[in-house]
Amino acid sequence: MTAPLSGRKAQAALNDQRILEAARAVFLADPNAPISAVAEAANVGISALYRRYASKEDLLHTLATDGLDRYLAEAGRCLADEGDAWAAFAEFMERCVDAGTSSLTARLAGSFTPSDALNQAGRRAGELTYAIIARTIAGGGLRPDILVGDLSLIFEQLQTVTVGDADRVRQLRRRYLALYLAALRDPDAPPLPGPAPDWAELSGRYAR
Amino acid sequence: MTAPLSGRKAQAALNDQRILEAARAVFLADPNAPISAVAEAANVGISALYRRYASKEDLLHTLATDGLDRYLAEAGRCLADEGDAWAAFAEFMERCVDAGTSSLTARLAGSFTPSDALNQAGRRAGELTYAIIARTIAGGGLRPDILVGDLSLIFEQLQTVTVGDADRVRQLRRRYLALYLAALRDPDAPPLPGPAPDWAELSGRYAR
DNA sequence: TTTGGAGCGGAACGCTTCGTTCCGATGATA
DNA sequence: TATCATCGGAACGAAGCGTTCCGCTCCAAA
Repeated sequence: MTAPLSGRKAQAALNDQRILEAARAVFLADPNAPISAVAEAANVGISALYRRYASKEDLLHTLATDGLDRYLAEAGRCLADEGDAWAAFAEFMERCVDAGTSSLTARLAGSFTPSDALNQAGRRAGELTYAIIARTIAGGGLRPDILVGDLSLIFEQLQTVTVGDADRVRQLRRRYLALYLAALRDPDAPPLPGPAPDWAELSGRYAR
Repeated sequence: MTAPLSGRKAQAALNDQRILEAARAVFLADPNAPISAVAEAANVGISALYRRYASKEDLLHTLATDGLDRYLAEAGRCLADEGDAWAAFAEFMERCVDAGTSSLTARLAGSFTPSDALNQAGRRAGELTYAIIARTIAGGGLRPDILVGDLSLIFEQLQTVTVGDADRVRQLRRRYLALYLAALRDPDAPPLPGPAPDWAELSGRYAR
C-alpha cells in the first residue's frame, strides 16, 4: 500500500500474509465468524481470499495446522530449556496462552475433516505435552495428578476470557493463568476430584 | 403424561414447568440455541411455547431473571451460614458452578434489553458477592486481591467446560473449581498481575 | 504503445437456519 | 353435542452464510 512495491506479485505475496494474519485474529476472537469478516479485517475483497483457498474449510484447516505447529514449537522450546523446570513450565504456559495456539486448533477442530498430517501433529503435541508435564512433576513441583487433558481444558478456559481490547484480554488471561499456576505448584496437594479428561473425551466433542 | 391429570389446566400447568426447565437446560448448554430446540427438549410443540412467551427475547429475559434469583438465593444462603467462613465460601462456589446460575444470566445478557427489575437484581447480586468476598478475606483465608469481577470470570470459565454428559461435565467443572479454590486460599499470596475486571468492563460486553 | 491476462472488489445467487404465524386437530367441559 | 382453550407442526419471510461471477485495474511481454 504505502511501500513502493513493484509488481503485483509483491502485492499478492503481501496479501497472502495479511489474509493469514487477519484470519488468525478473526477466528481466534470468534470461531464461527463468517469468511467476509476475514476479508474485511484483511482489507481485501472476498475473491482475494478464494483465489488462495478453495473453501472456508480449506482456510480453517490451514489455520489449525499453523496453530498446532506454533504449539509444537513452543513445546519444543520448553523442553529445550534446561534451567529451572518450574520456570520453564510457567513460561511455556504463558506463551501458549498469549498466542492462543492450542485452543485455536481445538476450537476449530470439528469444522473440517482433519488431514493425516494434522492428526499426526496432534499426536506429537500430546507426546510433547506429556513430556513437559512429567518433567515438571519430577523436578518442578507440579502436582502429580495433572494429565495432558488438564492443560487442554485450562487453555480452553483461559481462551474464553474476552473483555476489552487485545491488551486487556492478554492481561486478564495472565491474571487467571497466575491463579491456575499457583494451584498447580503443589507437589503434596490432595488429589483433585474426578478423573482428568482423556484424549478420547476431548476429541470426541468434535464428531463429524 | 403418566400421572392421572384431570383437566387441561393441570396439563398446561405441567407444561409451564417443563418448558422452563427445558429452556434452562438448552440455553445453558448453548446460549444461541434455536427456540425449536427448547420445544423439542420439552416435548411440546412450538405453539405451546408461544402461547406462554411473546417472543424468544421474552423467554430469555424470564430465564435470566430466574437465574439471577437463584444466584441471590445461593448468596443469601452463604451469608447466613455462620460456620467456617472458608467452607461456606467454597460450598457457595460449588453450588453456583453446579447450577450454572450466574453464567446463564451473564451469557444471556445482551440478547435483550434488561428490565429495571433485572438491573436492580444484578446490582444486588454484586453487593452480596462483595459481602461474601469481604467476609472470606477477613476470616476465611481468601487472598485479599480478589474482587467481584474475578468470581464472575471464574464462573464463566468453568461454565465453558463441556465434555461428555451432564454428570461428567459437573465432575470436570468441580475438578477445575478445586484448582481455583486451592489458588484462592492463600492470604499471603503475592498480588495477581493486572487489575481485576470491574463491573463496567464485564457488562460492557453486552452492548446493544 | 498495445494487449493479454493475473489479480482483485464486491454484487449476486442459492442455500440453510431461525423466529414467528397460522391452521387444523383434539379433547375436556358445560 | 357444541364450544373453545390448547396444542402440534407445517408454512412463511427475513437474515446470514459460503460460493460464484462479472467487470475493472494495471503490470508485463511483445
